[in-house]
Amino acid sequence: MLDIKMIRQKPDFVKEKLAQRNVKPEMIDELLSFDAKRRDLILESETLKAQRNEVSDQIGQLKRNKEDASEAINKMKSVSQQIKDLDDQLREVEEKQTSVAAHLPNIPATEVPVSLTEEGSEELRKVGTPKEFSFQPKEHYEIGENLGILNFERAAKVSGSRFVYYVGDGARLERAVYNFFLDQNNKAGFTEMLTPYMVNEASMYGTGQFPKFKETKAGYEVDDGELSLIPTAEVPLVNYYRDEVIPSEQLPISVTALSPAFRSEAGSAGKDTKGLIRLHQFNKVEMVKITKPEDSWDALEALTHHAEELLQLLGLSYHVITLTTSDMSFTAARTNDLEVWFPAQARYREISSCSNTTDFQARRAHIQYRDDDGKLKFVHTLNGSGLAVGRTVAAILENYQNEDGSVNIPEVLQPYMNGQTIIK
RNA sequence: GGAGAGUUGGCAGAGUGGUAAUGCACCGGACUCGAAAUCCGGCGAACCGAUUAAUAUCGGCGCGCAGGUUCAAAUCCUGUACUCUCCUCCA
Repeated sequence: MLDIKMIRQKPDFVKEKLAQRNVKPEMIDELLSFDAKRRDLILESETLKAQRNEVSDQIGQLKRNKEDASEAINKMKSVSQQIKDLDDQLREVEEKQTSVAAHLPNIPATEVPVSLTEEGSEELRKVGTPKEFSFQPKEHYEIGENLGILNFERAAKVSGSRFVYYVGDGARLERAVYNFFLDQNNKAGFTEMLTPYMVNEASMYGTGQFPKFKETKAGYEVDDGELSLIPTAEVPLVNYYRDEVIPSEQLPISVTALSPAFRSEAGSAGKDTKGLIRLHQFNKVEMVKITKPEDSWDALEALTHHAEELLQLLGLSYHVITLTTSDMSFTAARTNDLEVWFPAQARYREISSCSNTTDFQARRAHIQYRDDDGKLKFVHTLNGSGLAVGRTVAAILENYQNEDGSVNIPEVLQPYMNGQTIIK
């Protein structure tokens, strides 16, 4: 949520910045006109309320003295009716204003590449060199199916498309990967959590999924819409602190959690229909940081570098890009994506997304801290995958495949596989 | 799923229709070389609005949340969330 006072003060700035994210400037004008109307109504209503409070006090006095108060009471009847009418109007305007405001994305940070499409992202660095093969490398799902460690057909029978069974060494490899990630995150100072996988509407709103997520049916709802399956552990991790004032000495907070992520993938029909890349349910180790405003940009750097380290330890080559203004998620002010090399497709694919949402989520979720002057301020929240587990498994299968169809296990994962060095 | 009880300020805790007691904590002052204790005074989150360069002042709101009744609601009515206890069920 953007600060309405800031929008009021700098409407042109907001229009310009949000235009970079495909938001029509008329939306800001509309918002401001609701805001002006709302404040007019508040002023009118509150003037009458002050009057009512005063007269009610007098009525109380008269009643206590056993005197007649019917004149004042009658007068107040019409005033109360006016207040009720004004408050009805006010509620209506407020709803409209909130509805517009809830659809405005975060203001992109200044150094974010401006583009109305995903084209134009900036490559920050390239690490490692794409692996050369002396044979034609296979796609990860082909390797997995051949080895009998991934089964998409059975998953389609049991659930539908975009689901998978990991079998035997496949399941063990997945488990090795996320245990490795969690251990590394612990080492880096993240507190491990296990969270609810179903969350209420307020939580989905707090982290900025709702209302858009609901409107585009991007997720899954259960219990008649009371609860949503989490699309990422970012939701329960950030909302853990919702409606709270965090003691400033506890900042920065770093938490991490493994969870399944549930996504309907509405609108991505035909994309990545095979394999582990795009599923309705996948495992992800998520990292969340909560910082004071002045620390969040350094924290984004650190978060990105930590995610990179995971790939480096796994011996996977990747590059880091900064997403364009319109390619970022709704809540982000800046997003660094890590894309890992997939040899069969000979291209980089997203495996982690690290974002600074500044105070955007904190405003929605009311997460504050008290600064040195004792004033309440909104924290900054950051999130990053560390990492997407399924895609990591896919990357390992492709990058560590041998010509005979077997797959070497990356050295750092071998301890997690009882010393096993190869899947064949 | 069923029955009951509860939810008031940072904490404890009164308040059954007249506009949130009191205590602790906190802030300021007095006393003191200083502190503690004591005394005096203040302070009730957050939020919203008006005036303001700002500090600030005034007003609204505010008793889990949302509605309703009333001139007036912490108090009455309806719905709902959460916590606790019991029953049922379950891992």
